[in-house]
Amino acid sequence: MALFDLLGRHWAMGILWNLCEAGPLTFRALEAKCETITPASLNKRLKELRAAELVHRVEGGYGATVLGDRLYDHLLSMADFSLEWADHLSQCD
Amino acid sequence: MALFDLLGRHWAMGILWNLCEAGPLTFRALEAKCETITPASLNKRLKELRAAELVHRVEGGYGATVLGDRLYDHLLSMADFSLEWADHLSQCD
DNA sequence: GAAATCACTATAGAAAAGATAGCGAATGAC
DNA sequence: GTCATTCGCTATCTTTTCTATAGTGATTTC
Repeated sequence: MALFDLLGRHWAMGILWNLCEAGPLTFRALEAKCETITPASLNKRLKELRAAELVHRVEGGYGATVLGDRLYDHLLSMADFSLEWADHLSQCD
Repeated sequence: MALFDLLGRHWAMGILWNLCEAGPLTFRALEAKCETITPASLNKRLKELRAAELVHRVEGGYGATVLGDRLYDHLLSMADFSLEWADHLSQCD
């Protein structure tokens, strides 16, 4: 449940997603990727994700750890599911 | 991203988790399972999850839809990962 | 050495969540 | 029939979190 709690925080999954997808990103680049996030929130999430060893500082900004990458695999499979889900929803409306 | 947004809301994954694990539950039973949730939040999340067709009303309260169950599979595999993650964290500290 | 870019921090307002109490409807015992 | 219990919520108020916007000092660029 601790994992769900951490990932349930605003933009937590989005940050990990972007870091894994686009490789190491600077603070500013991440800020731009997560279009609606504010620097204060981004900084907070980064601190939490770093404390959780899912993200760490690398040359060129921030990057996912090995663990973060493994979690990303799960997010990927959830993203697959989300397409199916979107299909289903559009059929119902 | 819409899925991450929905599931990122407070207790959203926990609610789905409990519904899938414990079968149909009444509002009060769910409230008890999610120990720290308030009825106002629970009601809000339930409305969102129902709008997303992941949860629906059934005899005996609320239950997961077929789609919700499929999403639960992904949560399960994330829970597996979380054990690994917890191990890793405890080693570092 | 002035300008741009970096990673943030500060502050103020809006939105979400938490705590607690209570409502009307249905059920069941007496 | 009425009293108590359980049901699914709703209302109110406080606290926490997020957003918007501006700005800081440090480093790099020209």
